[in-house]
Order: sequence, then C-alpha cells, then structure tokens
Amino acid sequence: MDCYAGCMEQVSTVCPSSDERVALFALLLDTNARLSRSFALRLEENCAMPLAWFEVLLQLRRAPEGRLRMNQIAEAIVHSTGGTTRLIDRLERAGLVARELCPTDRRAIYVAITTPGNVQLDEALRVHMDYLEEHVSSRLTCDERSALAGLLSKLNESR
Amino acid sequence: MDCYAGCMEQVSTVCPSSDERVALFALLLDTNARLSRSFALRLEENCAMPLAWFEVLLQLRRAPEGRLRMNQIAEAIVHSTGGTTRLIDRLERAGLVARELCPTDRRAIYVAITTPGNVQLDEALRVHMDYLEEHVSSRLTCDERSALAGLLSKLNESR
DNA sequence: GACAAATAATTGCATGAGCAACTATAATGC
DNA sequence: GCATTATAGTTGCTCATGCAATTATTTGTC
Repeated sequence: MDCYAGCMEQVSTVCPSSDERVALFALLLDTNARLSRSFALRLEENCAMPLAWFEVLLQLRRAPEGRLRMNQIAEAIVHSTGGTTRLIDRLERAGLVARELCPTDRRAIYVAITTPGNVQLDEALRVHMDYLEEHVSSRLTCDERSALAGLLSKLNESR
Repeated sequence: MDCYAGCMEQVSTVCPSSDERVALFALLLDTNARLSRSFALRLEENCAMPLAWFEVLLQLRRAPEGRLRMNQIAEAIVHSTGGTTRLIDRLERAGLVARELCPTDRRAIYVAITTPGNVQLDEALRVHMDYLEEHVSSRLTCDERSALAGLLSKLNESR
C-alpha cells in the first residue's frame, strides 16, 4: 500500500503482467539464472566442480569450525534435506567433506570440510574471483555493489 | 580494479571467501533461491501451476502477438532448447499454449498462449500480486524497488 | 544451382532434486 | 518412568532439466 500514486503502478486487475513489482521479480529470476548458469559453466570447465559443491564448501569454510550439521547445510543452500543427503554423499565420495558423529545428539551428523576440500575450494575461489571481476566488478561500482547487497538483504529478511 | 582502497577489500590470495563480491554473489543466489522457492510453493498450492509454466506464460503475454518461437522462449527463461521442448510439450498437453507453424521458416515453431492459458495466467498473477505485496512491497519502498531494478539491470547487461 | 555451414527443434540418455515415507533418537507431558 | 510428539537424517520414487546426437531447413559460397 505504499506510494501507489508516486509510482504510477497499474491497478492489478487491469494489467498486472506489466506491474513494476512483477517486472522486478522477473528481473531477479533472470539475473540469477544468467549469472549462476554462466558461473556454473565456468566452474565446471575450470575445476570440474558443480556449483552446488562450491556452495556447500563455501558454507563450510564460513562456519565456525569448518563444519555444519546436515540440516544447517540444507537451510543454508536452500535444498531439501533429502537432496542434501545425496549431495553430501557425492561430496564425501569425492573426499572433499567428511561426516562426523555428534557426541551430544546421536541423530545429528556433522559435515566437515577436509584438506582436499579446502584445496579444491581455494582453486574454485580463484576461478570465482576472476569471474566476479569480469561480470560484477566491471558492471557495478563498489558503491553500487554495497547498495545492491543492502537491498537484497532487506528483500531476503525472514519475518 | 575500482576503489580497492575505499572498500577495504581483501586481497584475493588471503581470504577470498569473505570478499565483499563473493558475499554479494552468494547473497544473490540465496535471495533468489528463497523467493523463488516460496513463491513456487504458493503457486503450486493455489493454482497447481509450476513456476516454469508461469514464467513461460508471462513471457508469452509480454510478447508482441502473444507468441514466441521456441528458441526465444529458451533464451527468455534461460533453459536449454531441449528442456524447453519438453516444457512446452507439457504446457501444450495442458492446453495452455499451442504450437503454430511459421510460414516463412519451416524449421521454426511459434508457441502461442491460448484462451485457457490466459485465464490461468490471470489467476496466477493474482496469486503473484498477493505474494509480492507480502514479500516485496512490505520490505522495500517504491524507491528501493526501482533502485534494485536498476542495479540488477546493470548486473544483467550482456556484453 | 550444388555443396557446405549454420540454425531450429526434437529425442535418448543420464542425473540431480523434491516429496513422502521411514528409522532412529531426543524432548515433552502426564 | 512411560507414552507421545518432535526432530535429524536417509531412502524409494518420480520428474524436470541439461547435454550431445539427430533431423530438417535455411543461408552462404563458389
């Protein structure tokens, strides 16, 4: 209900397909699809690493002790728990992560990044930085990037 | 190479996993994943329509004569042409779109939105508007939304 | 005008992900 | 303390999607 007048929004019953917010949502989907697809392709070519693996390894590196529980990973990368089980299976088979038992809760499993996992992540991050240089830094100034980060954070707030 | 000093960016060889641009990229993936997942769920619940169908129908409505060629659809929704063929197969089977021959190029196929397709899209757009009201309008002001659109457009520029 | 290269769409195949059902363990209520 | 409920993770099944190969048609070249 904010600023309908100022933004000249369409009344939703007339032509919502050209509504400014519909366009914004579509633009978000589109931008994400193009960037993640092109980066995934490059990551696959240069590191033989699927994007989902990169996401997991990055989350693990960011985590306090380099490890997270299954459900935390699922939440962080926005996957189902079933999908996450299989994903971690593949990463573990490749030796990049290891499952560890949780001493205080026998239902829980810790997933920790291994040394080979860290090595591969470093390599992937080099490729990532090159990619970002080409596709992000060249298009947005530093101020614009931080503005974008702020706006996405607000949009991403759970409530 | 812009404004390294002013933004206090990490040197990439030290700790790129906490680099501001790495975080921005991750934030974009995350925001997209959460929004598209929650909207897809609602669309499925309220309209029994997959998000991919909604995307196709929206593109078709936006198109000049309510129709696009297969490769244009694939490009617009960022799918492979193979995946698009199957996707349009399902939409056609549901009666929401129709394939039409192209008189000037016999290799090409036009995909047009049908009357039932338009009806279903209207319904989906009502759900979409409600969703946007809850998840977008309540978090970003009108000015913020247009700023976000501008930034995403710049990020999305092909070159 | 014929042959080569490019383009449009479809198909076989493999795979990654979600959902729902299931097992195991922990927390809660009486 | 025991029964109920909730939580963590895995598995069977299904399905949507990408890739590479294939067919049909058009465009470009000589």
